[in-house]
Amino acid sequence: MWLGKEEMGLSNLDESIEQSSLKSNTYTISDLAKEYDITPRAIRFYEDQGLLRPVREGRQRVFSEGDNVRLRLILRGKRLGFSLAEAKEIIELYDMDSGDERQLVYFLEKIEQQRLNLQRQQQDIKAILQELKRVEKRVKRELQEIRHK
Amino acid sequence: MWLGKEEMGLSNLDESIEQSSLKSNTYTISDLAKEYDITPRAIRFYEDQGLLRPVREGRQRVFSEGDNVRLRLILRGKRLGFSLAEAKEIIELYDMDSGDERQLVYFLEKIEQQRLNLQRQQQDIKAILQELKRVEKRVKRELQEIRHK
DNA sequence: AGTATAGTTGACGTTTACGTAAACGTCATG
DNA sequence: CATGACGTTTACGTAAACGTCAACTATACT
Repeated sequence: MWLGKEEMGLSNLDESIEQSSLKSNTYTISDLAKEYDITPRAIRFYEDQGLLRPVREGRQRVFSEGDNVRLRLILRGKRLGFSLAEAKEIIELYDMDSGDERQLVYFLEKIEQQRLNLQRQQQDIKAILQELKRVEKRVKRELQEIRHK
Repeated sequence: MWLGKEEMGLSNLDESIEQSSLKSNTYTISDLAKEYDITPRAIRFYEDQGLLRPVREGRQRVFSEGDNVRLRLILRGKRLGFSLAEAKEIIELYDMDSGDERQLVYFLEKIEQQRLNLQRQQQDIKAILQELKRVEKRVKRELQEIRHK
């Protein structure tokens, strides 16, 4: 069954109603595409790769709030240079289902690894920011000299 | 002319001498490859893309200390998910030659842009680290429950 | 002289992350 | 009812960043 405009009424009004309606929020593919400024194609690709698991209503994808969160994680990861496979690793931590003890310990190890990776990234950022500072000083000095004449 | 082993003498000894010999340090392609654990092919590719400018001694590449620094910048950038083109932007800031006022102002703008990008990355990292913390708590709680029984 | 060791230049292959086009289904509106 | 807006699958195309030969060259070792 379609979530057509008939059921939605005046879209603007209803959007706010939907947003505030508890948590059972659902999204169409273009909802998410617009929200994060990516193409539907990308979203379908993420599903192909097992990063999103929208429910089907007929053939159409219906995305849950969980999918929304996962997508946000994916895009954060991408901005940090993660591959989709790496983003998947984090997502799988995010929505793992509590397994046995071995599983849980394994998860803790994974988490620690991720933490270390991210901390190295923080160091890299700090290093580059310092480089930028140095360059900035140089540039400003040269500007002063030029303007002083 | 080759910097063969004849001129280098006992390599171990000479390495330390070279390292401390002021600043006119030079590197072969495999020196750098080993130092940063990448392949010569990658280094040649970076040169192709205009990120490195080794001098030629005959046909062989001779890398300067500046090239070393640039390479370090490239790899930091890569770890942060920068494309080579983006890394190049930063490198060009790093070794720009003081131009006219317009140029300098332009550089300052570039620097500010880079700073903003890096700050967004810092936010992304913070967000993911918090996610990891939450997941970690969950996992530890579940572990407690299992072990409590 | 012969072999080993580094280095060189093509040139084609590969992976990742989508873009793009074709061909089609479904509603709801004029 | 046909037209548009939005959705679908299938399949081929592409840019980036190297990997992987191949074929060659220059020095060094025995």
